[in-house]
Amino acid sequence: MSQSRAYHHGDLRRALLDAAVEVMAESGPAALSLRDLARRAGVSHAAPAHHFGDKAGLLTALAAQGFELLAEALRDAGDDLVDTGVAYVGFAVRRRAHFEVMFRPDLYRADDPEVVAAQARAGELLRTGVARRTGRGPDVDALAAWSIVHGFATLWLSGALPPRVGPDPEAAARIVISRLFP
Amino acid sequence: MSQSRAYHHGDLRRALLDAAVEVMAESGPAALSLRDLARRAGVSHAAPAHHFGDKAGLLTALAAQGFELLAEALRDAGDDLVDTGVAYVGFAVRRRAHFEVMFRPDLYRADDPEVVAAQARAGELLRTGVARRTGRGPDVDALAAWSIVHGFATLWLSGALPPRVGPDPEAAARIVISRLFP
DNA sequence: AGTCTAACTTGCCATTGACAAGATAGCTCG
DNA sequence: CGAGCTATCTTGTCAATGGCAAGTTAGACT
Repeated sequence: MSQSRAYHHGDLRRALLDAAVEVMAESGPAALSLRDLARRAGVSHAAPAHHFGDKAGLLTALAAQGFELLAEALRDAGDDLVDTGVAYVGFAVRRRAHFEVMFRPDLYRADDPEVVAAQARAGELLRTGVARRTGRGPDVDALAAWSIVHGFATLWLSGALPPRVGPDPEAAARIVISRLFP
Repeated sequence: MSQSRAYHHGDLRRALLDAAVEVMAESGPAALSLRDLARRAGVSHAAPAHHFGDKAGLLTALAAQGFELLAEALRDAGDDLVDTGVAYVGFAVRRRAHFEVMFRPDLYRADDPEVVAAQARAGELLRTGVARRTGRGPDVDALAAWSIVHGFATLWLSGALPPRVGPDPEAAARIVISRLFP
């Protein structure tokens, strides 16, 4: 039932977002082309523009979706601070495409209402996760926690970490985070 | 003496790299165009190809230069571990263009000999900085230290940090790093 | 002076993002 | 039932880009 209708793809918007994630997951954000996405979805080269306006529009939608998924992942991680940090790293690795767009605001419209809202939700979960532990200034703890998990995730994704770290990013992350919150 | 010679720019290679840094510093790596760089240098649109082969070649040279500059910055930071971390963040902020390319290996040829060598030099400095402190497994300490400074720097550059953190990234970084190595 | 080579140019092509104008489908409402 | 309305998609076009090929020039070295 893929090409049943010449017009009206059915769910082009979702199909384009999914294709974008697939492309970026294997070739990085730089390899993204609206025309390629259109080809993959079997529509004309100008179809994406209708749903997203332009390339930045598509990436804006993808970033918003990403922050939603991150919030969800953090919620599912439970109450433990270390578990939350591990979940952050797990999200970055598993949803690599989303993660890479989310923290590259030059690629999309970071002031988009949907993005801002989802971003706030995820940020809140991160902060409350840390607030339960604290010790020193909770601000410092939160910032340190966010920095260490974000840094680990970013370094992992960029391939900069030495092989010695091992093949399992979440296991390694757990050890590193425990170093910050013994 | 800028346009004294129609041919033989004099130092086109350096001029192109400098222009690339300038463009990326204000508009991000996505806005980089070889033809624009050529225009800024006053040469034809194909001149850059002679020096760098292609766009990835130019970014490879820029990444290698970046790792050299990072090594230099870490060396200048002295022996203290926290100072080294602050210097890392300072480098990311001050040499934003270099930093952003360095950790995006999909943009350049990460297996380039010059890059690998410079990368090794900088990594060595980072590791010895941590080794002087240690306590637990030095591997874990090093990884945690790198993660926290890299994460802070990345978050700062992406504009994701709340305004409350203040205007001075290095001051804020010092507090955060001290949280890891009290 | 003659030759050789590195540095640059001109010209070209496929691809891309963006825009404009048109076509179609399916819904709504009389 | 059918006439119009609107969201959805298409075709056509343009300027800009990266990359390649083939020339041209400067200047170094005999």
